[in-house]
Amino acid sequence: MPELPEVEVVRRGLVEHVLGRVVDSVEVHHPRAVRRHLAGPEDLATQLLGARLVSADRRGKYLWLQVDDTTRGTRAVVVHLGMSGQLRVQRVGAPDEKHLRIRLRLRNDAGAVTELRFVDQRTFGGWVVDALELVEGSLLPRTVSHIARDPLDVAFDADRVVAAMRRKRTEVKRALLDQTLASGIGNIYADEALWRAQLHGRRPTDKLTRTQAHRVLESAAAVMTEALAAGGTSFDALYVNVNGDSGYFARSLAAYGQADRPCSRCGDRIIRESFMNRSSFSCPRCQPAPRARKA
DNA sequence: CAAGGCTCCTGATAGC
DNA sequence: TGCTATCAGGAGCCTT
Repeated sequence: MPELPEVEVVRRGLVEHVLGRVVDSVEVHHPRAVRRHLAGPEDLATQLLGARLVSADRRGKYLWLQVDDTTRGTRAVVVHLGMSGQLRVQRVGAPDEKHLRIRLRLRNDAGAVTELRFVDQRTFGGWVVDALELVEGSLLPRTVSHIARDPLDVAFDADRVVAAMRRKRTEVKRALLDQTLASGIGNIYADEALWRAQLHGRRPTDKLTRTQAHRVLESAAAVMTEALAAGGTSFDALYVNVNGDSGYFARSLAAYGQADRPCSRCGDRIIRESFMNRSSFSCPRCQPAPRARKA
């Protein structure tokens, strides 16, 4: 499941392998991959053809390539990997992947052509071409304008996020997953952050102390920074890699997916609980559940 | 308006 | 063996 660190690894790969190239062709192989581009696949293709990829940016789990051409101005192609999306840089003629959804042919100034492919088994991901607009000092595609800064953003304002979190009447895990509060955190890093901060995900946010709220956000930033350090070192040149399995740092997870294994802090047994139609993992001793649950 | 639930999708795996 | 049920989950959209 690509969360912030995995998406950042992809962004860095794009900087290295595709920036500066010009779009030669666009093929959309599955309509769901462009369902958020309301003007349709042909329009998406038209908007990209002939344009040069000039930068690769990210906020939370969203990533975008800014495209520029002298006659039509500046836009961005926004990519969300969803659950299973991958971006791959491939040579022309490499066999199509089973779940190939979009193919771009990209030409550099020397005339060499490579392909950028979007491969996405579960089709939760997708592309949109969007205008850019200024939101609180950042140039963002319209699709991303409602997404909050992520904890690794230099302008992330922890005090403000803590205040907003404590004003809400919700549970802390829900708040961590709310991309309009702080972005980039998904189910895996939410559980890891809660484990580090020694908080149960069902704790009500309006009852957290400022210190507790700060601690869980700092923990999220720390665990994502560590994951990025581990994942960012091992991607293949042919592969603007991400596979959502977080393979290279999965072994360092303390809570997520660790049901029945001992907590590395206290030795108690990690438990799995159902939450929002998915799973939460926590240590029952380090992260005691709140006793009363009020609506 | 805020909060919470539903739904999209495919493949792996468990269970009978 | 082969079928069906369950699970994985990001985020837009709908309901309350």
